[in-house]
Amino acid sequence: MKTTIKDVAAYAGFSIATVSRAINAPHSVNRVTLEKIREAIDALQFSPNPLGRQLRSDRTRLIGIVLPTLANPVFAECLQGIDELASAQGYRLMLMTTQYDADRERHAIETLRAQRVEGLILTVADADTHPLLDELDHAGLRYVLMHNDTVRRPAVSVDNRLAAYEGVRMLIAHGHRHILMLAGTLAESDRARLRYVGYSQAMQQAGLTPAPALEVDFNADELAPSVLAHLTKGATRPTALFCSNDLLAMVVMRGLRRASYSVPEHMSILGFDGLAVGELLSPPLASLCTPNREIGCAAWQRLMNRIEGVDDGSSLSLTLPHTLRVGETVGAISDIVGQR
Amino acid sequence: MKTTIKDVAAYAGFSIATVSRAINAPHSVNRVTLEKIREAIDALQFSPNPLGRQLRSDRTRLIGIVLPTLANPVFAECLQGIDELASAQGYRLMLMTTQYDADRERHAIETLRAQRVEGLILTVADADTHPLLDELDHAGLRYVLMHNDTVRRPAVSVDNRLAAYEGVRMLIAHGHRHILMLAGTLAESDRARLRYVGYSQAMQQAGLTPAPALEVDFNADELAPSVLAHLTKGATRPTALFCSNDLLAMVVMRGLRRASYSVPEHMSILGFDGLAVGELLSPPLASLCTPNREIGCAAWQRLMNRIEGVDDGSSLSLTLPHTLRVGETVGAISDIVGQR
DNA sequence: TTGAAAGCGCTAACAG
DNA sequence: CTGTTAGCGCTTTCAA
Repeated sequence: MKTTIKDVAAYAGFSIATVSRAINAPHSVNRVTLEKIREAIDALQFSPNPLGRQLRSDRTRLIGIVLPTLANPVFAECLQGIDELASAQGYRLMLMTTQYDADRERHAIETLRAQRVEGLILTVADADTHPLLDELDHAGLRYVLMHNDTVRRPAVSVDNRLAAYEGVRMLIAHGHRHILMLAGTLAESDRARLRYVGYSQAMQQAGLTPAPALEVDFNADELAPSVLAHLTKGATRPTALFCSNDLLAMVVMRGLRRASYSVPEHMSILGFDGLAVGELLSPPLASLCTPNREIGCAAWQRLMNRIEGVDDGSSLSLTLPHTLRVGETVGAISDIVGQR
Repeated sequence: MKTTIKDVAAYAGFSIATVSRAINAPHSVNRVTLEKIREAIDALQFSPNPLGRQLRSDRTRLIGIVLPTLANPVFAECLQGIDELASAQGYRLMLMTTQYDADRERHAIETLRAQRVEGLILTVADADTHPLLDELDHAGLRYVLMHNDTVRRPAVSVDNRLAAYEGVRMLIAHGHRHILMLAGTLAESDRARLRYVGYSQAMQQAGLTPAPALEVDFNADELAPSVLAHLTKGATRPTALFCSNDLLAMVVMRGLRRASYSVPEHMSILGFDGLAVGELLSPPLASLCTPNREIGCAAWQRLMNRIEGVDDGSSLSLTLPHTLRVGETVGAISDIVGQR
């Protein structure tokens, strides 16, 4: 694509300024002039180079997206929501993933800033303690967090504490008293922490003792023997597991099954995220569902409001409703088969 | 970020040309000068505006990615592979999704071209008959296809025909004679077509009659009754299903289960894609696995070769090996329980 | 080794 | 309504 606005101007017999106007403010141009210029544009297959425009007008219509990973459908779904609105509104997305790595988070944000994105939508490990975000605030670069559960920054998420609380209450209502929370190895995210708080509160309120969260590497192919032992041995073995995310829940389910424990007969399982594939499992996974697509859309809306100055003055963080998908992986304690 | 190269030049006491050299060709600058300029850059927190650079030097280091959807992990995984290499090599990715819609494919490609991406990695519905790709060839914009199975254009994929052929042979080896192929509603992709060819060849070679592919809407929550009837009624009801992708296979499995058909006792199922979640199902889904991440990486490599002129002269399309994941959803015909 | 100056493609005053 | 002109931030001759 080598044709520039100059070529069009020459071809149409007008100045480049008029061509520019014909493109950006057609009403301010004489009808016949406009017509001629449009013909020229067609004939030359001209498409304005955004770089020139961006450089000059300081508007890139570029939004940076920073996500931990696309391997977890949670984020892929958010991105779907964002992409839908963005392309409808003429913005382009620049994507970087971080694998939850702090260095990569930093690198991504810096790269995107250097590229002059007009705003950022991101999910970081821990929003409250993130120095880069303060920097962004300070530099005046607009951003909105997704899934990060904090009141200190602009964020869209569910109420992780409450969702976990309700989920665990449900387990308790099914008669479970020994309920263990399982967390991924990257347990130190704001939301994981809040989910643990919700778990603890539900337990305590029922007069039960919350146990420390058990860390499980859910990238491993098999459940570690020590973990399996923890889940299945001893007088106080748990009868229900609250997993901090669905991927983890699914891996645990498979691990238990391979060890000949069946769900929910021997063990009840509750996940978090509400992945669509969870419903396709057998039995379908019970889970706390987050509206991922909507979270993406809402994050976009808020970012646009901030960029376009429609600062609605609403509180920083937006909490979207979660839902409890009942599934079939949670059974009543009375149905539980004794330890094998 | 308002500081420009001018500010740095003023601060360091040199011309902007020298600052530019200090950044882009440090060896051509006096050591002490370089030092001073670097200090200035640090002090001012200067980061060069890529727009200026890009406009001037006609290199954007931007790559456009066009994918049907992120809802299917197949594409999310490819993107992971691409992102890994891209960010390591200092390229940025601009992402657009199309939902398999031709208009959106066109729009995405045009937007990305206008943005002056240096290359394109895409997955389209049908590569051979795609007029836009000819246009790209003609315009000299480099691109590489992913998953599109064609020899006419630069592409990275598996041998879809062969993979399907092998999969169906395996079903036949298990004693199945009534094997039906199920396809999504967007059956008219090059790869879906080739998978059907593979299915047909395997059938014919075994002296069996291939049936027309049955279209199934796998976005629906339930299997349509007509489909279910097709799968379960009649003397010639299939004993095995070859599904053109894993998502479809999973939905069908659920549908059968809800209708009280069990897999593989009543029906064997073979998928295509090898989604990681398929292994977490119970029983684990048998599938033809495509190396998605590797496909993404390979596509990137080829694109880079083309962009950087290392045209290795190798044939246009690259075929990566697929694997057959045995799973447990395929049973021998002798185990099949009669129609209920 | 460094600087002056031109210009990438475009927009936005300011005149006319 | 249209043209002239001056940059946006940067790289790159060409001289010095």
